Amino acid sequence: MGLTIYDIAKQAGVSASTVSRVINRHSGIKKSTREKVEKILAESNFSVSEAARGLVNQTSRMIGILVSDIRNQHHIEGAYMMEQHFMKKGYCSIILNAGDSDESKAGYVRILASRRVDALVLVGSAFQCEAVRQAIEDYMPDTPVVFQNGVFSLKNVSSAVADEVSGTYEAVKYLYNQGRRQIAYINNNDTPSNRKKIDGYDKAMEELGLVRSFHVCEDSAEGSADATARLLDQKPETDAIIYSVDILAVGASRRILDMGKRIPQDIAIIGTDNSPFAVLSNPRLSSIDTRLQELSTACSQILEKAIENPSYHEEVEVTPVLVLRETT
Amino acid sequence: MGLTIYDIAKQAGVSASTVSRVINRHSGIKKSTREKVEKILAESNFSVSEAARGLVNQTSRMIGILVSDIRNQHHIEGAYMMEQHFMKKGYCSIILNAGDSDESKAGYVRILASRRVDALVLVGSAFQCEAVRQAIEDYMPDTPVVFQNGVFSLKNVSSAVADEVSGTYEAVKYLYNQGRRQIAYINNNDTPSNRKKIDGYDKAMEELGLVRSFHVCEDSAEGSADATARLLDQKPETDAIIYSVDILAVGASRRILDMGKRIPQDIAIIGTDNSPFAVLSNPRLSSIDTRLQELSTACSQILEKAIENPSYHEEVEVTPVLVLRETT
DNA sequence: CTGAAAGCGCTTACAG
DNA sequence: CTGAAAGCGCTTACAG
Repeated sequence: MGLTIYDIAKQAGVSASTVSRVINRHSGIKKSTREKVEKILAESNFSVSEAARGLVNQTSRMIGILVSDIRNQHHIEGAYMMEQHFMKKGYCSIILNAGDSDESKAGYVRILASRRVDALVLVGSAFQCEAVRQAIEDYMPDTPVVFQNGVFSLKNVSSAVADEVSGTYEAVKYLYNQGRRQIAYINNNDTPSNRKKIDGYDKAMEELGLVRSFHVCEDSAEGSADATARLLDQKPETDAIIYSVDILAVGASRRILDMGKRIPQDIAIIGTDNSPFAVLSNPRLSSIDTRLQELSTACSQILEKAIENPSYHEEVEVTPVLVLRETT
Repeated sequence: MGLTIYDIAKQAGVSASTVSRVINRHSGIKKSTREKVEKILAESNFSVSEAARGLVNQTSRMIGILVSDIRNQHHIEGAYMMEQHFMKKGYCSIILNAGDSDESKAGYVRILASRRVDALVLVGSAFQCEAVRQAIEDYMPDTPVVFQNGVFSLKNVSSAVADEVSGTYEAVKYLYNQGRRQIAYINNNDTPSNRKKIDGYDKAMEELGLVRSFHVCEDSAEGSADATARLLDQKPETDAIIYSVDILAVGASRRILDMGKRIPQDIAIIGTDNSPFAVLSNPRLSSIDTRLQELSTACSQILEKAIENPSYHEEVEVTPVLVLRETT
């Protein structure tokens, strides 16, 4: 439209200050003038410029949410909860796909700094790299940030992380107690979060005196199926496989069935994240639930406190839980 | 930080105008002063306020993307492509979850109007309601908007829609040619897009002289499984079912198998959207591909032209394609 | 209860 | 090649 409060003021025969006051619901305005202004505001479909408002108030009422891949169900659920939570408080969320390279991720921090977001959320351990840390230190040293599933030693960044070491550790132990002895692990990407999962696997295997069987696959259901087929060719004695992500387990379990093996009789399968895929998969997938919901809720709460009180800092850790279905 | 170009100017011993010019890479600045300013800019980690800049330039360089449910894989893929495309052009995307009610959706249009987004994208036919149309007319009469899978008769809104009538119509015909005669349709939500799918079903059934078998289910894999079980109890002769969304088909096919029926021998299954679930499902799901990718690409291109030229208008229609897998 | 003025952080004619 | 000034659309002390 291009209407400003001056246009409204002129029409109403008052000053811009008065218009501003009725828009912001200040008290102490004569009822008659308030109503007159409100009427004109409504009739002309006036909408305040948040940019101008933000400039004087020194707040954008926007929060930035950085996600490494927005199409990842697990990440987008996190972003979703944040968005919903902060929209209720009057914040708009700028959700950005930060890409793969460290430089790209750091670049997005700068972009959000330019937008003067009131707070920043990092979703996913992929952000745990020096470039991002540095970008925050340089460009957002005083902006509250909360890191979902990662940690930075900066006073303005809080975190909520899943104890993935324990998640995988317990999964291995469970399989062991079920009598499995040839327990393999298949990993897709090399991220800090995945490294923690592997640590849990290694720790449990060592404690139990079992031989490690660790493998890497391409990041797709197909890639995982291929890697699994290779593994079962080489080590047909394998009687259990844990996957770093559910979707890998889903792709693989179909291939295992096609190879003529039974699940879970011949081979048990466990995924990670307890995503929608786990329930929809056939057979239904047992999975390590990293408790995303709790993680996201914790992030929202931390952020809210941090926006109020800039020196607020908190580190939360949630313990994953093994959800048993038909593949174990 | 709180650094402004005046701080930089003072340090560099130049005026703010000059600092602004080097930031914006204007030509005609003495090399030595440009370098001096650039050095200070870098050393002090200066970042321009996009809000202030936008205020004078009358452009926010933000685009608004409204999605009814961001967790919906189908919708988020669309939002993702937009975001990626426009980020390359220097736009930030405000992706918002617009909720279910018409009022809520219209409210989000107002929110984005206040943010003065340079363009708006509506993802999903759920936005096709009078409240949203009115909000656009009132609050964004001159902002380019593109409606993915919906149409408004407003001169500033373009659209890219899937011809869902034809998609379902062809699916029914295909089943008929395979010898199926008891073809049912199960629908979740009542959206304009779903109504078009049903129209296609009705049209084909009528043309083929078959009896309509239309059913509604709750919007979940479980709900669909329940509805399917009821249907098969009542009409055990059913030999094919089309679902309005893939995930419904996935939930249902597991239940059908559990009931002791064979897929596709006893009963053929077709989903809609050709989502990741279709490929990961076991058995792999045949699905009506609504060609989201093409739709999103079209939206991006339309929007780009519309941002350049405010009077640009375009309506694109893409024809769905049936992807055959193991359930037919 | 209301208005005039200054200022938020920029950009861009206009001079020189 | 560079600077002073005005202005983008608001809000908020400060007066009255």
